[in-house]
Formats: sequence, structure tokens, C-alpha cells
Amino acid sequence: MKKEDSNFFEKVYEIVAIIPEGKVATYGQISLMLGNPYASRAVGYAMHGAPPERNLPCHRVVNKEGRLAPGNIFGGENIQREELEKEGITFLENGCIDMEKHLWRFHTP
DNA sequence: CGAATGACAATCT
DNA sequence: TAGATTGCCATTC
Repeated sequence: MKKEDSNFFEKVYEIVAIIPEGKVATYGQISLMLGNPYASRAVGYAMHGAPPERNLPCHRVVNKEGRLAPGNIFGGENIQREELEKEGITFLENGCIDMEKHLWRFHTP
């Protein structure tokens, strides 16, 4: 795992790092920023190799459902809800993030 | 180089 | 609606 030079990972880290608090970005959104609208899987893989030194708010990166991966991620899906709640993100009764309100957008009103 | 994997997304049944 | 399948990308073996 010495290929941390991978521009792709760096790009993902950069984008994830610029996600404003209280907002969430989807893998597809990030992959689109990278220039590959279908690289959602690669983005997820980048997160998988995301070092904590980057302090990457992986919990702000969710799938299009507004929910993180189905299982244990950087510490636990419940952790994500905790962190996101602290960030100011609201959750729906179904346990998903209110994408309509917290989906990261460039042109914020 | 080829095959396999994966924290997704979209489609089909 | 929920579950299973396929497609795309990049990384790893």
C-alpha cells in the first residue's frame, strides 16, 4: 500500500476534505467530480484506504440512499449517525440522512 | 497482463 | 417493495 501517490485517492481525499460540515456527499457525486461518474466503487475503495491522518470525514460520504455502507466501516455505522448528528445533520425515521437538505451542493443559496 | 475484489449505482425480476 | 443481477471505475493479488 505504497501507492498513496495515486492521484485518484488524493483527489477523493481532497474532495471529501472540502465537504462543508452539515453536508453530505454521495459516492456518485464524488466520482462525478473526479471526472468519472461511474467510479463510485473506486471512490468507496479510496475511502476504504483512507488513512485517519487525513482526518477525512468519511461519515459525510454516503451512498445515494443517504446511508453509509451496510456494515462496519471506520468504526461502526452507528458512529456515523452520532458524528453526523453532531455536525448538525438530521436523520429520517428510516435512519437515512435527509439528502434533500444535507446533500452537498456547490451553489448553496 | 489477467483475474478478483469492493465502503456504489442503476436496472430487472 | 425487496432482493438479486449487471455495469463501471480503480486497486490489489
